Amino acid sequence: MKIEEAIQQKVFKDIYNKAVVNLLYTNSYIVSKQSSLFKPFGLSPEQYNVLRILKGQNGNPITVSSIQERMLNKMSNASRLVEKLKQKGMVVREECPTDRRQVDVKITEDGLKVLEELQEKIHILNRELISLDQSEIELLNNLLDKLRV
Amino acid sequence: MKIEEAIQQKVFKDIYNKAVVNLLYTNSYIVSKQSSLFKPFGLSPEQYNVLRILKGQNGNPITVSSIQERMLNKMSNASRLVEKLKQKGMVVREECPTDRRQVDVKITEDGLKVLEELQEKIHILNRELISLDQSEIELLNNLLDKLRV
DNA sequence: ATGTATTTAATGTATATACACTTAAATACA
DNA sequence: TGTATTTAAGTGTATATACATTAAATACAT
Repeated sequence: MKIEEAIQQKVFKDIYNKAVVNLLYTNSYIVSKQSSLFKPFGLSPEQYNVLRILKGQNGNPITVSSIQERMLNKMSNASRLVEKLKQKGMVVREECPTDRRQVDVKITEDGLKVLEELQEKIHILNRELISLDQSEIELLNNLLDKLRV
Repeated sequence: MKIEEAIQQKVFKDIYNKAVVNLLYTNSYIVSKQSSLFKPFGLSPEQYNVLRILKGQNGNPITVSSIQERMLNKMSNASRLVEKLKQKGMVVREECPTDRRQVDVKITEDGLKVLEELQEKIHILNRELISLDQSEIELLNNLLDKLRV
């Protein structure tokens, strides 16, 4: 759907402005569908993102600040997100033995189980979200990578 | 910058997943730079978005629900955003004469002045944010429009 | 004309984000 | 060694978002 229809705006100042608006609107489109998927599992998109980072560690612990660096939204509060996930039993947190300022975080079996249950649903959702063919997706990924300085 | 570097993730499940992550990350990149620009003016990106919609009315009032429909984030709470802008004197709100359930919202002179002060800065920021040439931007806009069902 | 359904905006509540600040620990270095 | 600086995580606070609910006005079927 053309962005002009989606937000009922006929003209844009220029194509730079239109691209920014288009990117922001597309984000909102993705996040709202992802939220609906995650909701029955008691997860927000950013909480899911933290879980996914932890799973990528293959059992190794990772510190809160490393989680923060890998997050999609660099401004989100990894400390509080980890706390929420801990309350749900999806992660454990323990003092790092080599540096007592740091906290090692690991995903639990329960956390892994939730990710497993979500896996196929996310796979399907991703395909629905990005209705482009393979070569178009590659083009999109390249444009996004180039766009950011 | 390649998304793999940006979030320190070497591999993605597939290109659909990579595209979703790339879009979410790009959004965060844009929003954080926009926030910094708006902050000295006491505006959040979504408040700015409401002001911009009101300006597009060229002096005609618009109801809260129409603002909501035109917002980039359809889930945001136009009612509360209008209230915030009213507190700052950037909009006025009055009962709609033909339907007393509705509320007519208009931008004030002060609101217009703030937009005017922001205009050139936003123009420059948009160019910085989207570091692509004309034909690439058109391609990006087309891909985003097609991507959303 | 009356009762029911729908629409509109506002509000309550839980959660998330942005960002400054605090605390504790580790490190640098005079 | 002792003091200063830096780093890591957590916390306080204001604001924003998501979503359900409420209250009032209007539409509409019977």
